[in-house]
Order: sequence, then structure tokens, then C-alpha cells
Amino acid sequence: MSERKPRTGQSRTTLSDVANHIGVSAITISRALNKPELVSEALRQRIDDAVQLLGYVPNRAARALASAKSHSVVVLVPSLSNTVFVDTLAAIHDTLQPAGYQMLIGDTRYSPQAEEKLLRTYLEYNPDGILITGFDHTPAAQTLLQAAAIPTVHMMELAEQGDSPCVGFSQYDSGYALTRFLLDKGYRRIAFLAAQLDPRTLKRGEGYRAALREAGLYQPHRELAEASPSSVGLGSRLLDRLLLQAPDCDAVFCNNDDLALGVLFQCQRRHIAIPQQLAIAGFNGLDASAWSNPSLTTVDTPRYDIGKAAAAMLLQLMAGKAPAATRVDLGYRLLARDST
Amino acid sequence: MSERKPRTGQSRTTLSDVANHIGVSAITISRALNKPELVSEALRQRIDDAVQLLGYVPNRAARALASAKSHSVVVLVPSLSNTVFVDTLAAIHDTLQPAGYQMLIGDTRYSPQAEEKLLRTYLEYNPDGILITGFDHTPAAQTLLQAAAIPTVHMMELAEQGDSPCVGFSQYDSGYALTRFLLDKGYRRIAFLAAQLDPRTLKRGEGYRAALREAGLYQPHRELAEASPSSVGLGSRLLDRLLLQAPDCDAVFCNNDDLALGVLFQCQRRHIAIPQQLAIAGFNGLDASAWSNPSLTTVDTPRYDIGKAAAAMLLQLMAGKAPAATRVDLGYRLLARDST
DNA sequence: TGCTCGAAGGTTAGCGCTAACATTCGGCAA
DNA sequence: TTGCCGAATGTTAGCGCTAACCTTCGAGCA
Repeated sequence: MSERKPRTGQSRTTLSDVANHIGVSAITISRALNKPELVSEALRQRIDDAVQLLGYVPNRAARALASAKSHSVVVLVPSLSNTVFVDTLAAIHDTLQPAGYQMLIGDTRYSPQAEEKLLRTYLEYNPDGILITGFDHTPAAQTLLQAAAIPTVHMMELAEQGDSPCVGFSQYDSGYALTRFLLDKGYRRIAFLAAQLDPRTLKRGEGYRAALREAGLYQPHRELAEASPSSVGLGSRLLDRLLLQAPDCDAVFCNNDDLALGVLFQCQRRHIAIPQQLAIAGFNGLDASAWSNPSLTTVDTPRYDIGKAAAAMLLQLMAGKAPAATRVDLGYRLLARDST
Repeated sequence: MSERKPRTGQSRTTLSDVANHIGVSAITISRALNKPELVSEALRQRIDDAVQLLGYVPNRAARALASAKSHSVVVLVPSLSNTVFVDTLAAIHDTLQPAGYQMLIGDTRYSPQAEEKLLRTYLEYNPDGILITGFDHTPAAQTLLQAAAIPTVHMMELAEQGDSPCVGFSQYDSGYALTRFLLDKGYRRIAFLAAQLDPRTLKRGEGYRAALREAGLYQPHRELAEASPSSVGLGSRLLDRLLLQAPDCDAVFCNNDDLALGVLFQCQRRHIAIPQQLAIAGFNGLDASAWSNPSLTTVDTPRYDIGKAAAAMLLQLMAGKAPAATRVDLGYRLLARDST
């Protein structure tokens, strides 16, 4: 007949502590906090005071378990050190926070395998929604997503088939357009520098290639790709390598403003006149590119708006409503500046 | 005698589904997954197969509720768009992930009020530990931290009093040292440009002031501060303003490499020779500062190592062990380059 | 042979909360 | 006066999991 040891040490204040304190039932406290319109004004006031006094903090785990809703959203991005995704995250945060949703941020490091692992882990949290970057997932991850049957919005790219909800712009088109712009400016020997070979980078590269092929000007040796992350230093190094294997090029399309800045710096060191001897174009519209000498032509991408729109669409889906559109193309903006 | 409606729709596979499937009890499945050494080899294999087959995904909320451990850690940083904190986050991630802890990332946007709100929200998750930036918290936040009695490590700064666990370096010393360096180089009219006036920026400013006062060279009108976030563009604008109110200065201490780069670009436009007419020093050792022309003198800060050490210390504390030291000073590194 | 012991697995209860249904009670129309 | 309604609050039963304790059984040993 021995009493079993209780499981808790000194635990935190619970709902029923508050309830006992003012002599009502626990559910009333729960209601006062979550659906205040169902509780009378006077009682609600007393409850608020007691909550304050006792320092009551609700327990999310218990709430999630009882209500089968976690009020959390998984957000998977390839990198936290890339401004592109940081801006998108900020927008998502700004949209989901007021709606009462928490973000569970996962950094996939550009690896579909890591993404699958993160997805598996985060599904344990019973998220109410998922925001995921692009469409390049492992088969297992796709199965997981399907099986979980949780509202999901894909960001940054547009679905090429199927009707998966997505918000982004055409990476291919943007690469094509920037190359076209350089061609129209009269450049004929246009090189392409890329780092961090993620699917979006590759698609922009395809756009570049298509534009040059159409013009009959494509030369594989003017393309230089490096799998390591983009950085200013890498841009400088890539320029040196490029000039070894293709000394005659008259313009460089850098897949990223970091690279473009590094190319610019290296050209200064090598006394290559920009844009007279070599034109430089970057990608993503980073702050610095507007202020360098000369300022850098770049493609401004709607990162913040993508986050905003994707989160808004997800809120619709989670509320069981059909969003106005499930495929949102936010386009891009070519910023022609002094480097071309 | 009416049957009550069941609460679940088509819910996910649970532990007991797996248990029923192979004819053992639920607790055995739980053990096979969490403490595999307590289950026989053969049975464990059968369980693993069944888990695979049924696509079972554990429910974190239920586990957290039953075990009173959430296996999550709250990480509060002032900004997600500042490389400094992103690098720190990456390190934290790299340390906590293998130990089975999830990060709940909160972006306080440099506001103690927002920090307090985030803290309140995240405490609902019953985190097992907290990593928080600096020591500048609201009184209510301090009370919350104290009352929660959860292991907490402060990052980036060092406690000036008390024995709160902390990992960082002396912001004051680093500002003092960089100013001293400029003085030793012979500069006498040293200006200070700051943005995003967070406590760390302010402490570096104090170091700057102290060094100049000691040398009898402090002039308030050579200090220029702007509350908006640091950026390259802001650096360019601040230089213009500085030269209006203090045209005679011979060196600029920029609180941030972004600003320094903007100053450099603006000097190029104004045909001010660096470092002959004006020396420039930055802070934080960003990639670009090593590659600009001229390369920028800066102070490299151990952001990654801070994250690593803070997370490691937190793991110790969460395990109930006493860490080797609770006040870890990781120092900083002055990188003298061509701009001074 | 009888006993102990530890490995392997089971039983029970409950973590803190909320969905679903039940009850109470005052107001008000017929 | 009856009866009905809706606002305000209560009761009950779990959500899915694991801590704590319990049972079984075969190996090992005196």
C-alpha cells in the first residue's frame, strides 16, 4: 500500500493553481485566457490579477497535446548567413508573429539530405504549417510532406508542374534577362561566375546559357562555378581564374553581389577599368552594390515580399480557406548601374 | 448514455499503434526508441521495422509533458541580419544539435521590451536552457529569468558584477585597443562613427573616449552616432556629415565594417586618399574588409567561438554539472591592414 | 534443490491542458 | 405561471507519452 513518489519536483504554477486561488474551475481560467469573450468581465479581471500575482505561464506542450494544434510553423531555409533568406525570414516573422504562430527555423545548409532530417525532426512538433525553400527535396522528404498532410508553401521558386502552393519568381527568367541586358548593351563575350551551386543558382545559369546560345555566343570556357559558399574573397579569386581561362571576356555576370564586389575589388588591383575593359553585373541587390565605385548593376529580388506573401498564403491554408492564388510570381527588378 | 464524440479526426500513428502492431506494450516501444539498451536486440529490430512501416513520428508535445523536459533551448539575439549573431547562431546550432537539443530562435530587434515579450512567450515552451545576448534586460525580464530557474548563459559581453555565466569579450577593451592602435600610429584627430546604438556599440564608444581622454585628445564633435541599423549606405552618408562638423579629422573609427566600407567608398568618390589623408578602421572582421582597396583595418571578434563556448557551457549546466569556468573571455584580434 | 538476482518487459497513473457535453440561472415571451 | 433560451460556468475524459514501480523468468551458485 506504499504511496508512489510524485513525479514532479517543485513545478511551476499551473492552471488549477490559479483556479484554486480564486475558487473557480480550471477550464474557466483556460477560457479567460484563450477565449476571453466567453467569460464575464468581472471574473476575467480577477483571473488576470491572479495570473499576474502567481506568475502563471501556460504550458505550450500541454496545450498542444490537448488541442492537437501547436501554433507553430516550420520554416526551412538553405542558409542563415545569406541575406536573401534572412530577409525572407524577417518577413515571415513579421507576418506569423501577430497571428500567434511561432517559427521553428531550420537551416538545411543547402543539403536536401539535411533538409529531410530536419523535416523529420520538426514534424515531431506537430507543426500547423510548413514553409520550405524551393522544390529540390529528397523523395523521402516529399513522402513525409505528403503523409503529414500539413499546409505547405514553397518559397523562392515557382512550381514547374503540379499545383503546390508557391511564392517566388522565375530564376531562369531573371538569369536570362540579365544576360539579355548585357547583350543589348553590346557585350559579346560574357562570362558567368557562380558559387554555392544550389538549384536557384543553376537555373539562373541555364537562363544565361539560353540567352547566349540564342545569340550564338555561348562559350563553355567562360563559365566558372565553385561549390563553396559565395563571398567577396571568392569573387576576387574567381576573377583571377577566369582571366586565365578566358582572358578575352568583356563582361561578367556574377551570380551574387558578394562575388561581384570581389570581382570589382580584384579588377581595381589589376588596374582593369570598369566598365570600359570589363563590365560587371551582380545579383540580389545587396546594399553595398549601390555604393561601390562604380556602383554595380544587379537584379533586385523581392525577398521580403516573398516571405510576406508565403506566410500570408500559409495563414490562409492553415485557416482552411482557399488562398486567392496558389502560385504567386513576384518578379524581379533589373537595376542598371555604372558597372555596365 | 450517448457516446461522446471522439476528439481526434484521422490522427497520426501513435506509440500504441506501433505497440499493437507487434503485440507488446507501449512503454516497450518508448524504451526501444529512447533507451534502446533496455530492450533486447531481437525485439528492438522488430520495433524499428514496425516504426518504419507505419511511419511513426513521435509527438514532442506529449513527450515534453510526460517527462517535464522539452529538449529545447531558447536563443535570443538582437538581430538576424547582422553577421555577428548569425555566425554565433551557427555555432550554437552545431553544438546543440548533436546533443539532441532544438533551438528556439528569437530576434529581439535590439529592443529589451521585445526581448521581454519573447522571453515570456518562449518560457511557455518549458525550455531546458536559455542563451541570451548581453546583460541589458528589463527588470521584468530579469525577474522572469530568475523565477524560471532555468540554466542561462549570457553571450557577447562579460558580467561586470555577479556571477552570471557568460562568454564573450570586453567590448570596452576592444574599443580602447583600436583607438590606442590609431594613436600609436600617430593619428591625433580620431573620429568615431556608430550606428545601431546597442549596449555593445556604446561600450566600444566608451573605450574610444577613454583612450582619447587619456591622451588629452578627446573632442565630442568628432563623434557621430545614428540609431538606425548599420549599412554601407549609412557609412557613406555619415562620412559626409562628419566632414561637415569635423573637417580636420585624420582617422575614423567605424563601429562596424559595413560603415567602414561605406566610408571608404565615399572617400573614393570625394577623392580623399586612404590612408594618406584619412585612415579608416572598422570592426568585426567581415569578409569584404580584407579585399577592399585598400584593405580595411578591423577588429576580428570571436563570434563563432562565443557561440560554441556558450552552448557548451549551457550543456554542462543543463546536465547539472559545474562548468570549468562560468566567465569565459575569448578576447579579440586587431587586424592591422592598409587603411591605417 | 532452493534461492537470489538481474535482464526484459508490463501496469498504472498522471504530466497540464482543452473538446465536448452538462448544468445553472436569470430574463422574457406567451 | 410555464417554458424556453442563451450566457456563464462546471464536469468528465482524454490528448500521447513516460516515471515509478511491479512481474516474470531463466541463469548462476551454494
